[in-house]
Amino acid sequence: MAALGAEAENDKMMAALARALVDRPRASLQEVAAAVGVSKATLYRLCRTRGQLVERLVDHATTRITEAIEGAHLDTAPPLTALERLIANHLEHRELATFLIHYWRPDTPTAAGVEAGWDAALDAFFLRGQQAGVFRIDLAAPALTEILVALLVRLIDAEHHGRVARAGLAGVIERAFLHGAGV
Amino acid sequence: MAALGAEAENDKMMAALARALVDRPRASLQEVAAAVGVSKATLYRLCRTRGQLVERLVDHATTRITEAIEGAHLDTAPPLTALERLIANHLEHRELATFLIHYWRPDTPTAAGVEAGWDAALDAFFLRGQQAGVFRIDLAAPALTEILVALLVRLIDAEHHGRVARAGLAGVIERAFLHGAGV
DNA sequence: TTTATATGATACTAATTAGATTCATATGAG
DNA sequence: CTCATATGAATCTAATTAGTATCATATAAA
Repeated sequence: MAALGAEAENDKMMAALARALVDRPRASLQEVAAAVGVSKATLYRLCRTRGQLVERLVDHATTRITEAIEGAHLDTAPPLTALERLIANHLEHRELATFLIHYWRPDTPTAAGVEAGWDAALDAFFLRGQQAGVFRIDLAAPALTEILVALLVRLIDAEHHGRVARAGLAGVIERAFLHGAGV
Repeated sequence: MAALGAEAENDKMMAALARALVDRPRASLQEVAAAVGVSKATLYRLCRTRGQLVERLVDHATTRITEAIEGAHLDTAPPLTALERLIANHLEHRELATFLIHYWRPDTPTAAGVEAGWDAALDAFFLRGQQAGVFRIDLAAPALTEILVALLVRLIDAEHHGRVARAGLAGVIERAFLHGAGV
């Protein structure tokens, strides 16, 4: 019927689970299963415990977001092109990106290393853009990261709740990030 | 000793509870109590059930945020002045603002009415600012609200985790909102 | 058709948590 | 000091939830 590849199907399930756990963090596993349209038993077969479920989602999201960052070529592409790709790539994995914001804990050395890698890539990118005269210099690079993440996460949520249209979402984020709301 | 007024002390407790419930939504009541430095029994005396606790926090946050919006004089003050006050007033109640973002459910007629009031006030404000030539017109008023909320919530969180300095937070938010990150 | 695989429904036990109570102690007002 | 009030510690039960297993059924491939 659906004829999705097994991997694509798994990605869909992961995205649905990520969304369910973000939307209602206190939902029971029974409710989580229902939210993604599957029985509690099937969810159990996928992951035996809630901890394993979260861990698996974090792992999955980590690799996807890492790919999203790498695919933006932050270190080589023209800054505005890289920014555009960065936004688009994250929107493509919006559920996972949002999930990471809520469940990420850099408590293991591995996780801390991954986070350091992301931060370094983004810091270097914004610094490069500042030196190229594309980004303003009176906001530190980490602050620029926070601003971009803020817009991504909140506007994804707004789209999810019907407060902004899905079409044009990337454009709104890009314009808001680059030019703000002032004239 | 501390000599805080009873109301100020209550506000501190409310803020701490709000933060605890946002930081770890799945914490048990025992853990929540510990996080705010009180025993489970005392928390129980304050609110007998988790539902009542959330309800009370939502109520408290609702009145404070309503005051914050009213105190900004969105309908009369010069737009940039009103914006500045709006940001400052929300930062003053950052824990409650963040709490509302996570726990707000406009499921009762009363709540829906409150939300409609907020939306109307902000929409009218941004519209007025657009007509006054202060805000850009190629982003709809609701999108401007989302952008401002995005920056508030995320940068409050960033400050809480030490990623941006508390001093100057309001300025970063205001600049990011008005002018964005581009030159 | 036959068979392997996946899923749902259901039931059950153990663990956790919520909700409620009691008692001891501390602290501050009179 | 004495009393009222607030808090903490500990305990208990009822409810919820997690984790596990079993069986029936559906689906798709051989």
